[in-house]
Amino acid sequence: MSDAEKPRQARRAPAGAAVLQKDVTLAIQAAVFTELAKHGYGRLSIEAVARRAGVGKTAIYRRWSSKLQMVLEVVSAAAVKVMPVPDTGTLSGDIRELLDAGAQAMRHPLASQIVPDLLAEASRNPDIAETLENALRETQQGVSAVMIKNAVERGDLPADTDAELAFDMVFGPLYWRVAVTRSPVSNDYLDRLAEGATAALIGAHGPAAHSGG
Amino acid sequence: MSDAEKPRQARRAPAGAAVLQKDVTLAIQAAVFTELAKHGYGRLSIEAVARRAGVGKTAIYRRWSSKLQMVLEVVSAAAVKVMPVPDTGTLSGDIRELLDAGAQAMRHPLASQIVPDLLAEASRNPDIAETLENALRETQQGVSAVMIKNAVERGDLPADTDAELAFDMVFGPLYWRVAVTRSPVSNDYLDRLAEGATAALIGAHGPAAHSGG
DNA sequence: TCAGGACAGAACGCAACCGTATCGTCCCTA
DNA sequence: TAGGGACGATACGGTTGCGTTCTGTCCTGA
Repeated sequence: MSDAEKPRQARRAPAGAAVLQKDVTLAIQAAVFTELAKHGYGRLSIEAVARRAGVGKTAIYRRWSSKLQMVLEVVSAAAVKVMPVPDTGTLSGDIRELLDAGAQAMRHPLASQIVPDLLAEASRNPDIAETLENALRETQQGVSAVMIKNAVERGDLPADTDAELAFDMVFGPLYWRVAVTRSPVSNDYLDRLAEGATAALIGAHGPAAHSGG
Repeated sequence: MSDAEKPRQARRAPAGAAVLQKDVTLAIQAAVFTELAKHGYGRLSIEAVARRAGVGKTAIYRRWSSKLQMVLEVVSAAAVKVMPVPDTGTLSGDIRELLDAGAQAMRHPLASQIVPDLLAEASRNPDIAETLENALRETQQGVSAVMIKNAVERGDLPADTDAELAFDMVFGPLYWRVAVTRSPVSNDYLDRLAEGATAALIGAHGPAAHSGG
């Protein structure tokens, strides 16, 4: 006997209303994250999301017109968790706090699976690329700029310090370790990384440097 | 008129033999790369590879039993391009050369799309993870270990320098820039990055007093 | 109160792929 | 030189997902 032959009325439980229901939206959002982590954007299917969320496909199409739009909106909404600007009084302290916050974010299994996946997808999809770019800019790039500015005002760094390079040298190794080598990120490692990054920022303006180019 | 309506016999051109033909294999390998770059591993289909390579699906199934095995083998074969150990006589020179080689590799559009995609997939697929891990170890990790050893022997670095951290601090920012922020990687940027990484390695061991005195 | 509309569920036709099988051709090795 | 087998092509049934449409239920705002 197939599913289609079962009595129909018996299986229906809840119902709807004349307004989009928040709990349905929440269930869909959660399902999107889980499915993204489990299968990636490429293999994400509306049907699987609906199945996991326990909703009908219509509930999804009523909210978003496509898989892309759905993912972009759900991801954007989640990305607005603003990162606080560290202010420990020293450059190395600030960097250490920034690294800690970054490591904590990347330790989330959802994030550590979904973010690399979407980044890979971004190379084929300009909309995804733009969304991620904005998320990155809004959350972290400004933070490190402020951090550099504070350090400059304290006299810890020269005024022409390259904030962009600083940003790369703080988050690059961390992301590399989490996403590429998949090695564990211990507090001790973060200590050493912070130390190295601090030295890099200070030392990059050594003897031959200062081209400013 | 669609292709499917053309007379069937007229389109057959080549034929086969009693041995796997190298040019067919090469065509398939190239198609795998192109399809991987275009659609990612998740959306890679055997049929599309066969179509692009201009071969029948049988030619593929005769060589590999599954999409996973096919991709792993093709990618592994391509990853054996060994990176020469830089030996410029100075640590910063070696780092600069390593960065240059890395940047050149990542500038290839195929690589810069396929590698992040497979890395994302690796978080769901242990076989892919292992393959990439091996490729990374064989090509670059040993290189940077030798580089550090040379620097230690020259007296440029203390004997207890953390090679792992060094590795992360050299390639991390580069990969971050290419794969995450998608910013251009100029020679000038590589110069500054090499400078910073060098300072990080030297300065990570003790108070960052260097450069000036 | 009451009607509009969101709801879950089911089914639709269509398309893409899966992995396998079969065909006739023709190359390559023994 | 003989024949085994790789070759491209095609077809197969099965699966999955697409986006749409319909149904009957029942919530909710006006």
